[in-house]
Amino acid sequence: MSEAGILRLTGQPRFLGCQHCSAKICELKCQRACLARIDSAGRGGRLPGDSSAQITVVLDGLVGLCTFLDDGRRQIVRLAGQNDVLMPYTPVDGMEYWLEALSPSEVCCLDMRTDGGAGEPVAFDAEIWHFMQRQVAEITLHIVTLGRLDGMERVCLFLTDMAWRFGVETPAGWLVRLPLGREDIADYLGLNTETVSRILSRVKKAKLVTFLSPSDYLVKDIATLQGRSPVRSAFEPAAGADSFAGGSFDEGGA
Amino acid sequence: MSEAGILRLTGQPRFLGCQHCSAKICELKCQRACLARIDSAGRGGRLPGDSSAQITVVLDGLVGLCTFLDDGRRQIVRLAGQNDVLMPYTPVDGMEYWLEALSPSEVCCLDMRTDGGAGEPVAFDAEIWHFMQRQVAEITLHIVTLGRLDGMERVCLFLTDMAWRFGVETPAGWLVRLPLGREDIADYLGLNTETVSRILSRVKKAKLVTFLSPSDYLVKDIATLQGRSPVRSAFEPAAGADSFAGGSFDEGGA
DNA sequence: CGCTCTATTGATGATTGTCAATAATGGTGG
DNA sequence: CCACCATTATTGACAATCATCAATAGAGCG
Repeated sequence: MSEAGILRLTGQPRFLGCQHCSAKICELKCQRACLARIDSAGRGGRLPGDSSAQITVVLDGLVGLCTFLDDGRRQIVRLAGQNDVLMPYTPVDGMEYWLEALSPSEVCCLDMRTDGGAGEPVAFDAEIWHFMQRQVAEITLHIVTLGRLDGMERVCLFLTDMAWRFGVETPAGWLVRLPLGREDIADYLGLNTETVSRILSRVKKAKLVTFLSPSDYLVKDIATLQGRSPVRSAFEPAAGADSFAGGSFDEGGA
Repeated sequence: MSEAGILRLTGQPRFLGCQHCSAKICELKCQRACLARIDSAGRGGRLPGDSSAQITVVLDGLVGLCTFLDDGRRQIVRLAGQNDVLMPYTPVDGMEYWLEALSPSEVCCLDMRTDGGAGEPVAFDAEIWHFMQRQVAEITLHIVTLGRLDGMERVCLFLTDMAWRFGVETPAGWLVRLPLGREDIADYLGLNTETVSRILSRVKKAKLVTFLSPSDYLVKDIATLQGRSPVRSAFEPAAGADSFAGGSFDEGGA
C-alpha cells in the first residue's frame, strides 16, 4: 500500500551546483538560479513537490504526480522518468498533490526564486515556456485518454508510451522494463488493478506484446500496438525529436 | 451535430486596440503586444486557436477547447467563459485542437509575438505565468475528475462549477443558465448524452437542483451539491478570490 | 525454503454505452 | 397568438464495460 510507505526519503537533501544534473534545463537555469537540491527516494517515497516556484528534473527512476481523494481513490496525473521535467504547480484550493517515487528515484529540484526564499520568480525564458507547454500538451492528451478511450485503448497507448520512453530497441523488437506496478498503472489510467491485469492478459493473448515477467515485455510490432489506440503516443522519438529532454537541446546538430 | 456546423465565423476579424477587451490580461498585454483581434462565432462555430503564441480571452459566451478522434468521439478539454483566459498551446504531434463556441461567443486573441509574424515571443512576466499555472491547475483537476469520479460525482461537480462561474445568487438560491447543451456536457465530462440526461434526472429527483427548463436550474443548497462530489470546485468565489480574471491582481492590498 | 507481496483469474454486481422510441423545447411562419 | 416543425432532451430495454469481492498463482527476497 503506497499510503503506508510515507516519506521514505533516503539520502538527505544536498545543496549543490547543477553539475550534478545532466539535464539541459538544469544546466540552463543554474546559470542564474538558485538552489539545486538532489533528493532520492525508494519506492513509495514522497518527494517534495507541489510548489509554485520549483522545477523538478528527474535524474533517475520514475516519479508520479499524485493526489488522493478522501476515500482513498488515487489518481496519478503525470509520469516523469529520466530527464523529464516537472514544472511548478499551484493546485486549486483544497487539492493536494505530491511527487511519489514509483520506482527508486533521484530528482533535482530547482528553486526559481532569485533569492533563497520568498522573493520574485526569475524571468521566464523560452526554455521554461517550452517545458511548460510540453507539460500542458501531455496532460491535455491524458484528458482525452481518460475521457474517451476504453480500457484496452488506454493500456495499449500506455504500453506504447513506455516503450518509446524507456524501452530499448533490439533485433527482436522493443524491450521494455516497466518501472511501476499494476496498481500504479491503474491509478494513472483511471482503472483498477484487476482490470489492468485482465486487459494485459488480453493484450498478451492478442500477441501485441510478449511478457517475459510481470515487469518486462517485448513489443515486436510497435506500430500495430500503437494502432490499437486512436490517439498517437506523445513520445514517439521519430516525430521530430520533440521529446521532453534528451531531445532537441542535447542532440541537435551544432 | 457539431461536426456539420463547420467554421461559422460571423463578423469578420477586426484588428483593434485592447480597449475593446475589458479583461485584465488583455489590458496588461496590450501595453506592449501586439495584435488584438475580436472574433465572434455562433453556436458550433470554430474560433482560431491552437497556436503556440496566442492568448485568447473570452469576452462573452462559452468556448470549449475541443478535439475529435478519428471515429467521431469528441472530448472537450476545457471550458472558458467570460473573462477566462486560454493560454497558448502546442499540441503533441498528431493531435489537433480548436476552440469551439458552445454558445454564441466573442473572444479577443492576443498574439504574443513582438512582431506581427514569426518572431520571438515576448518576455513572460508574472501575470502570464499566473494564467498558465491556473490553466494547468484546472486541467489537472479535470484529470482527477475523469479518472476517478463516477457519473453522479462528475455531474454534481459540473453543476457546482457552473453555478459559481455563471450563476447569480438570488433569495431562492443560485440561479444558473447553462450555456451549453447535453452533448457538450457529456463531451466535457467523458460521458455520453443519455447518461448525462439520466444523471440529471437523478439529481432532480434527489432535489439537489430544480430545473426550470433544460438550460435553467436553481440550486437552493450549493454546499450540499458540492458535497456530492469528493473534489472541491475550482471556482468557488469565496476561497480567496483566486478566480481566473478580476482576481488577485485587482484587489491584492498594495 | 518459506514468507510476503504482487499479479492473475473467477464470479458477480454496478455503472455506463448503445439503439430506439417518445416527449419536450424553441424557433418560424402563418 | 397559435400551429407547425426541427432540434434537443428524456426515458426504456438491453449489451458491454468496468468494479468489487474472493481465491489462487506467481515472483521476489530474506
